[in-house]
Amino acid sequence: MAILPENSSHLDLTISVPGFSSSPPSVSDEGSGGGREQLKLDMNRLPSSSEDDEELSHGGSAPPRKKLRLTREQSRLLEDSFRQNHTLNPKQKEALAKHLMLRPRQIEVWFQNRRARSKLKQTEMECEYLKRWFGSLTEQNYRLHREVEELRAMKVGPATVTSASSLTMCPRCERVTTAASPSLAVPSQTTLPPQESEH
DNA sequence: TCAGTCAATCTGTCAA
DNA sequence: TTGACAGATTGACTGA
Repeated sequence: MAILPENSSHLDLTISVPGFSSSPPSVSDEGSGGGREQLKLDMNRLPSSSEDDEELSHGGSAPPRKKLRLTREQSRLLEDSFRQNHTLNPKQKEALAKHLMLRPRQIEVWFQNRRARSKLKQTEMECEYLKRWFGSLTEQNYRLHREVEELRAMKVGPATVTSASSLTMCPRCERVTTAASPSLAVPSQTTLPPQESEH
């Protein structure tokens, strides 16, 4: 019984949900970002010279970590380029960094987190989807059990239906039928959620 | 061996 | 004060 889609061995269901995946609503950008005025910290400046290995120049002890806040424009451009490609080659990274006045490492980290977080979101949505699917299958199972009970009851009554064991399920539409009365077919509208349904 | 990626986690910032 | 979000770090893994 193919409950899961064929390529579900690693849950890569690729559910196409409007507004997600390629252009997620990016909670921060428009959402909470609306009103959150991005202040340009010094971290946003392109590091002067011997940068990447962090600010080792602050004397002995580690300096307090100042957090970079991307400007709206920076976020927008990063989102745009993420939409085009979820990974960057070194040249693209370098170019983007230069364009946005950020370090390549920061671009790299942004993409890394972006990938991770969209994957997380997708997983959450798949989870919801499977929960709903489970619910509808449970419901369908219940209905089929009741149908079997009814047919068994009919068996002890008038001798029209020969046996409940003569019930068959149509392999294509997965409806329960009897040889005697195909009209007993079970409506199976809840077999699959709309996206995956082939009926 | 090295560079790139990922998962897990830490941590600073902000809004409620 | 707290929870959510997002930038950053770390260590493991993998392919060239």
